[in-house]
Amino acid sequence: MLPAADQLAVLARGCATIISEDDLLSKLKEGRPLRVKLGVDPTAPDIHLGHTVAMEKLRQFQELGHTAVLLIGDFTAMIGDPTGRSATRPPLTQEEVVANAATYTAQAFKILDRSKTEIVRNGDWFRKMDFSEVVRLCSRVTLHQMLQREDFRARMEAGTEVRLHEILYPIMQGWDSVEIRADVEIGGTDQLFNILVGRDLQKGSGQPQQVVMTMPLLEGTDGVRKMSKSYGNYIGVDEPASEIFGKTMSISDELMRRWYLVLLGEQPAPDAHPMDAKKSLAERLAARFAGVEAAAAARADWDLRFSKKDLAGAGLPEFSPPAEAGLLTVLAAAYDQCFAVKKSTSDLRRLVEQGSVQVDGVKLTDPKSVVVWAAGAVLKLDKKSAVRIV
RNA sequence: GGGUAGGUUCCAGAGUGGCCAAAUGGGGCAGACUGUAAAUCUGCUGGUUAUACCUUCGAUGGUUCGAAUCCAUCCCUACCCA
Repeated sequence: MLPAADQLAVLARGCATIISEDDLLSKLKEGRPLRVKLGVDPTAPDIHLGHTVAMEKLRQFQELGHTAVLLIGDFTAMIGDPTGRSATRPPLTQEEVVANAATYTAQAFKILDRSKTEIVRNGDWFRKMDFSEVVRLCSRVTLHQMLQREDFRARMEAGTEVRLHEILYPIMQGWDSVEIRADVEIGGTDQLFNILVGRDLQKGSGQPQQVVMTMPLLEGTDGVRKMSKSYGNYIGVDEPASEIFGKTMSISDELMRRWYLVLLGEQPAPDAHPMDAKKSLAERLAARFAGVEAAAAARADWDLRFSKKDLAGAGLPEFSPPAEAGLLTVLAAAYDQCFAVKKSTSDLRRLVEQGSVQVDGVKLTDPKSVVVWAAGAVLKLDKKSAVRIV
């Protein structure tokens, strides 16, 4: 193992807060593999770029010889971390949680070293707790403590509802740390409160307290809100290289600088054109999750399609339009077959009327027309989607 | 348990009997401009066999030629009191 001070230098990089560096240093000096906890809620089937920030940190720990404990919040997922906006989200069923957990762990190993990862599920202990144990656990925490949490306080003041089980969430997350005997817990900055509860509960259980490491939250593709499935502003690690590349290209220049910092830990080259810097970021992200070759191909394809405006030369899905069918029917089939998207007739009609639909660069604006399709023609559906007629 | 104010389309939020598929803003989509950036301008934004029809304004039932709007019951939320 590297000397503790050297390890600390690596680990501290990119963190938003560490409570405390001294504690971490002395734990590292013990010379044993530390148990480093990262909790994920399998509320959605996919891991996105936002999740990877903390995971990369966890991987650093692994590379330094420590044990990653990936906590699957299969039990807490049925509550959901209270964020205010998702209070009314329908509770996940057991099956959904199991299915999500499976894809989650598979995707997590795109980043983590499987052989150095311990996977645990908090359902293993929470499902066994009887109510008296729950009461005893709750007695160790005060309501005032819980209400210090920013979003609870904000909701109280705004007069929106706070349901009791939401208050349980931080307590449960904290208890996970006791069960795991975590030395360190990593999380986004929004997890600070929850992780601190873990320290309190560990102290009350006579355990050494975990070190808190929070990572900056990654803004989603909209550049405003944090990346989240429910905001639809995310890039999944399981998406094809072309998607990762394309979505990254559509972010603002300002956000690009943030992503450089948070995802790559560096600044874009100061003399680079913003677009070139963005292409470089997009390619590196695509390479990280979809492979180097696929990333290079995605970039080449993107250059053809958008920089050179050569749709015909780009790799497009092939599509055979049904014979004698009206334009809208053809479009619906193209969306369905090539992009697995169901569009309503009204939607398609709008796209046509607004000039989005083009064949070889010529707009088709009459929804009722019946087009004679030439093989090899390029049918553009919207900004991002086009197919080749065969 | 009592009182008060509420529940409207993706979100916020107008609308208190017909001109309501429902103002306005946000978000989203499309077009122009561009670097699939930002900013800006314009249009669209429930569905359909589409100059009309169907479904939607917490739920159910009712009044009416006609209900998001009126009545009844129920469900839910916030605030105040206990």
